[in-house]
Amino acid sequence: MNKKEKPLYDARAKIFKSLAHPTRLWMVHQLADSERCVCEFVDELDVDFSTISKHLSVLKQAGIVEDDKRGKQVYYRLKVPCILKFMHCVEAVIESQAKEQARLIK
Amino acid sequence: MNKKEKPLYDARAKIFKSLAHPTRLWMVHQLADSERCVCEFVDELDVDFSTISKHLSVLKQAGIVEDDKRGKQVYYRLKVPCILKFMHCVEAVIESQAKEQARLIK
DNA sequence: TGCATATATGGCACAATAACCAAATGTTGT
DNA sequence: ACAACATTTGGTTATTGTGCCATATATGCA
Repeated sequence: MNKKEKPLYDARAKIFKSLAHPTRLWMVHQLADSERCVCEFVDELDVDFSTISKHLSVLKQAGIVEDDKRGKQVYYRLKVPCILKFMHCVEAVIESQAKEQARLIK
Repeated sequence: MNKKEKPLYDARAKIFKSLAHPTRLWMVHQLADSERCVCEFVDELDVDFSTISKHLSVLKQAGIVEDDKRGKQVYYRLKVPCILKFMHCVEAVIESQAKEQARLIK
């Protein structure tokens, strides 16, 4: 990796990092259908609301979601829906792994 | 997120985690063309070979790459090429971010 | 067998992340 | 202006990730 490439791979890694947490992935999944306010996540997740806010902030910083405030509430939505397509690939990886595990046990 | 969903999102997150490092992303990129032996990565990256070996191990554990030993050398290759398609989406995110930055500066 | 090469693994120091609590900010309704 | 609510931010601690060094393991060759 040369010096020119480094910032590019750093930027890419930042995006993967932002998705590298089960709670954030779940949030992205929820946002696939429609926008959600923070309060909905607070209801549906069993973690402190400050934690939820920080997770959303990570996704926002990475450019995955965008937000806007309407009244007292802040709504988040997916900014880049192509993320969702990748989930199929992720499933493929998981299945391929599962099969391999099964094969090793036999 | 209910209890049934949790393991699924953990598994997905593991895959994103494995890709959430510039060096590992670069490796995946190199493997897009063809398999590589560890020694090639050692030549091209400016980190200790033990570090490289560990990065590859993370990718292997996640099911992204597979390896086989031929003589003294261990060759790694992409197990799930669909990973590469996602990179386009990642680029889109980065570009959208860049544009936004530009807009904010104006 | 002994030696050089290629890779993996264990251990330690340091950096980054995550979760909670507490406090700050912004908004609506009284 | 004040109280109630929604969200963000700062601080602290626990956990995890990273990188280096030293060491172990495996292979090929003299």
